[in-house]
Amino acid sequence: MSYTVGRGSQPEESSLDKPGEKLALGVAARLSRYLQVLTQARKIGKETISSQELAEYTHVNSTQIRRDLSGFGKFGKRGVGYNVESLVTQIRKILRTSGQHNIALFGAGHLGTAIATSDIFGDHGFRIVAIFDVVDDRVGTKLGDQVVRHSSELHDVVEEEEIVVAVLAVPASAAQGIADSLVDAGVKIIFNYSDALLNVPPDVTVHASSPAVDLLYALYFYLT
Amino acid sequence: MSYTVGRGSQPEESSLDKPGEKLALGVAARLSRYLQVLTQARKIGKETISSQELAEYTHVNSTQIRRDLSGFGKFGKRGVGYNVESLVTQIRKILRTSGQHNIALFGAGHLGTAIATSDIFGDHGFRIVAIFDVVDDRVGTKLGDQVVRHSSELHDVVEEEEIVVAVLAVPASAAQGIADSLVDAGVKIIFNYSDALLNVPPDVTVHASSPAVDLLYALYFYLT
DNA sequence: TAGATTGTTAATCGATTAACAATC
DNA sequence: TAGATTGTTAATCGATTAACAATC
Repeated sequence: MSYTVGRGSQPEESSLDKPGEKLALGVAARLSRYLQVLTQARKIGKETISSQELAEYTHVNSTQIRRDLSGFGKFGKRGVGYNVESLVTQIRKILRTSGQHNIALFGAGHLGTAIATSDIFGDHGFRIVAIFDVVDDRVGTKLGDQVVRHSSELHDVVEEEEIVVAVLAVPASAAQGIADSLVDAGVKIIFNYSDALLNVPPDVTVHASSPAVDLLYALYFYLT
Repeated sequence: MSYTVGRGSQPEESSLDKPGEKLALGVAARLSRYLQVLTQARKIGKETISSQELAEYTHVNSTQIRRDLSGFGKFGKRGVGYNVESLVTQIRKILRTSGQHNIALFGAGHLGTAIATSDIFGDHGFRIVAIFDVVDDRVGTKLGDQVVRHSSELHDVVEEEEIVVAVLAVPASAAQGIADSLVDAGVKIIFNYSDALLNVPPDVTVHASSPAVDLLYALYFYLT
């Protein structure tokens, strides 16, 4: 697994060498998108991928993709495309998310179980290091490789495991209470799967996923 | 439930009257986003919302929000904000998704169960009219208000119920096969929760959801 | 009235796209 | 070599933002 690219020439042209620079919102979003497809492509053993193929899967224009990538280095081979494995490594480096990140999961119901037993998070370097629930029947049972703990342990575990990200797979009624505890314990990113509107301090980011809304968007372009 | 807005003046200023016009990708995406927050706000009984509040929840600039909305009419009240209920109605009209839409769900495992028993889709006018699985033990059991059917019934049901959208909550190994059947039956939008890369004809849209990738994106802005 | 928030303008910045030479 | 695809330019379009008058 090599971290070097190209022929080592003109290092001053690569933004990878300027760790102070922050990516524009759009670039970061698209790079994440590429990473998603590249990870899937790697799983099925694809070795190279062209900007055209990436465009089909990500719905991002192929010129835009080449432009985004060439800003950080010459990752592709003309006439061939991009090496999937090395592009994954490069984008992770650009997004500074090459390492492992510890996350906590809340809720061991159907959604929580689905999340814990899939490798959607694991594939991207996220490790679920704690699962919480308040229902007594669920506490103590095993989910994936973790034993479900009671929410009362939350504060200690977050500190011990240095957890920055929490995923909420709980009913809307329980969401705000848990969010408050999480903020209190020092969690900075909350991924909210409930349909509750969460109130958090400005230094905490809430990311709300809404499949139905994505669907409305897709449907609009089908209908017009 | 009234569909009229304002005082009925200057109808030529409203793009709602130009059904031939197609929204820009960005506008449609943001309107969907607003709809998500508005729907949540409505659930907790919020009657009005300001562009500033919407901005906090959607991470879209408040000026941008006012600009997006004012392009379609004068929906707000100065000094007060926007009426939540009527803004939901307006945006649905703009996105042409005011009605009910029938969708089919594939997979009655943990994820499928979570989807079928939540109201994430119902809240946005999507009605799950059929649930399929291949596992015999699951076929015939009830999930939400539907009985799980065997995938072999797929073709007939899609035609009968006029289904345009299918949600895939199945293992990656099964995804492509089901996608092929869906395309064959005439489904035009596939919402893919598996981590398989799906190959479909150009007139079919695949929407791949990836929470982990969204998380990488959020993490980048936390780390920098 | 006073305070708040919309609707709108103007100026800047980033995204998008077509086109094509470079080169694998 | 011939075909394919990258890296890059240039031109256009849409997004972003600050500022502020209009007005609820």
